[in-house]
Amino acid sequence: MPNQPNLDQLFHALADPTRRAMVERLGHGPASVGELAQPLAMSLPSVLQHVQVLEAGGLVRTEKVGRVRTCRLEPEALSLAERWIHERRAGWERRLDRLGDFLAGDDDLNG
Amino acid sequence: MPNQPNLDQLFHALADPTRRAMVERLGHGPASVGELAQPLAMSLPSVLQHVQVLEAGGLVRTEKVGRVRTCRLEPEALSLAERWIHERRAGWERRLDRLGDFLAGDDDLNG
DNA sequence: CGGTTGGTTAGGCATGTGGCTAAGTATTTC
DNA sequence: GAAATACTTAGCCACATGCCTAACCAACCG
Repeated sequence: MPNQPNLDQLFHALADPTRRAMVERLGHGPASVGELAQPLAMSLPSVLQHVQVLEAGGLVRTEKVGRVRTCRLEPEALSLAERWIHERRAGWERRLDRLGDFLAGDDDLNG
Repeated sequence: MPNQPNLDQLFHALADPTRRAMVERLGHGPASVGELAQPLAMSLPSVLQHVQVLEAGGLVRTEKVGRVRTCRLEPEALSLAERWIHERRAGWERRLDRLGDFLAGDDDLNG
């Protein structure tokens, strides 16, 4: 267990296009920090910073072997975020359904 | 490519516990700014700021009638976020499936 | 009209974020 | 062991965030 991701850090990690691009990239397979940096027109330290934010959000797990740090996606975090959003949306829709019933004049709801 | 210009603001809006609490609150029905403020132990201007962040992220729509501003949830935004996450997670799982096939020594994949 | 209510604007402050360069560390590789 | 590689750390800077208070509208209420 590397990181118990909290929603603050998780959503914060996703709130940046560079980091979302990294997530997409890692969706196709693990990559080193340097590989992540290549398409990014950004210095290596900045890339590393982003990786660390992703790690703090639990989205990415990294492992250093030799001098190369390999990053891979941690899908549980994505799943957690998805679940949070889905639950809120589901609750909203349930409410709308009841409202719809009410507006339809469904008097049977009383009995 | 699937870089909707407002995913930044959307996820940023969700990356704060106060704002997520507001989203949950609004999931139970519309509320005025003051009503949103009540459980929050925070000054009204700060609350308003959060509301504006939610609005910028498309999560909330507000309407001012008389002197009271009513806020309500905009579920399309939640849906957008959910979709983005789901697509990435689906892609990842597809990859893992293929990897599983490969590791199972399924040579037929070549032919 | 005058006061109260509900929100808004303005401005200030501490901290966080995202970027950089320069210099350091730890592995290969020669 | 020197040089190249792949990060990593440290330090700096500009701007954004999240909070506050004080002052300012704009409805309502009487």
